[in-house]
Amino acid sequence: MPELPEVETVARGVDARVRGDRIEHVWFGSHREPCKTAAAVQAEGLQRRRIVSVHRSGKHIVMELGTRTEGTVASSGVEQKIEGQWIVHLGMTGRLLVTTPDAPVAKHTHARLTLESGREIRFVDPRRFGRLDFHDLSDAAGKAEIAFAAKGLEPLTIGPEEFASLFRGRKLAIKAALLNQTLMAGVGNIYADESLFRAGIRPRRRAGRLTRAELEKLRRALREVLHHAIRLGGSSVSDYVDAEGVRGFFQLKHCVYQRTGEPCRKCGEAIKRIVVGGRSTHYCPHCQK
DNA sequence: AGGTTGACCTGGACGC
DNA sequence: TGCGTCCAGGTCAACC
Repeated sequence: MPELPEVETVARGVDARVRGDRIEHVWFGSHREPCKTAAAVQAEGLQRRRIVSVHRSGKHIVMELGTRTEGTVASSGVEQKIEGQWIVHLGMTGRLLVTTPDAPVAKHTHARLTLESGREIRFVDPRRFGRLDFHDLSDAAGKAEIAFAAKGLEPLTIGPEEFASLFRGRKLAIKAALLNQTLMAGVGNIYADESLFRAGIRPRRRAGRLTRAELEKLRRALREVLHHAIRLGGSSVSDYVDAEGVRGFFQLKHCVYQRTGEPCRKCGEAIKRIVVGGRSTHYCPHCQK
């Protein structure tokens, strides 16, 4: 599932391949658009824009788009006014790929962006949980929206105080709280389970009942597991691939996620599966208190 | 308002 | 072989 490390990997890969390129032609699939903004409006917004940069915010991929230009590729270092943003959410099975135009078009391809360099950006999403959105930031349009930012805080940079305050007084399970994107943005089912294992905390514990020491252990565990996963290109548990179509390797490092019945890597006890907040949840009954 | 549940969607795994 | 059923989960709407 694309969570923070997978989205980060894709965003970096796309940025490395298309930064400075220009969008020439935009195509959106006709059947049941995965679009927040109408496909026609999005296509119009993207058309002929310079791609200034691509980055991640929470689980969203944000493509910063410059002014419409007809000239040659902008030289690096030139200040570019951001006039729009293309927001891509991969949902569960979404892929954002940079390909050559002759690459076979996969089933469930919902968007194709032809670039000046000849490359193509493609959005493929079999399960259609992904979302595409365009934010118009140009004043000229008279309807400029504020720049996109994920609602929750970033787990990689959040400090001890902020982290603790997110859960204070909350009665829901800590696992469910970690998945709440309005508190922190980017954590999904895999890294919630993995960070709770590394912190030695049971997923059903009430968030507000964790001690300050436990919360700090969890904050560090989460940060470490996310960094580790990014280094390995994310987890390919279903069909996740990066911008080049390459699988990640962090699934080989999972301690609990989808290891129901298998021995715990620390103590050997069988990993249990329960349901918390409607999500399948994996933990070690011996190592997690 | 905080918290919980189910719908959305399709492919793959599994049972008979 | 083939059909039916269940499961995966990010997010949102609806409900308590």
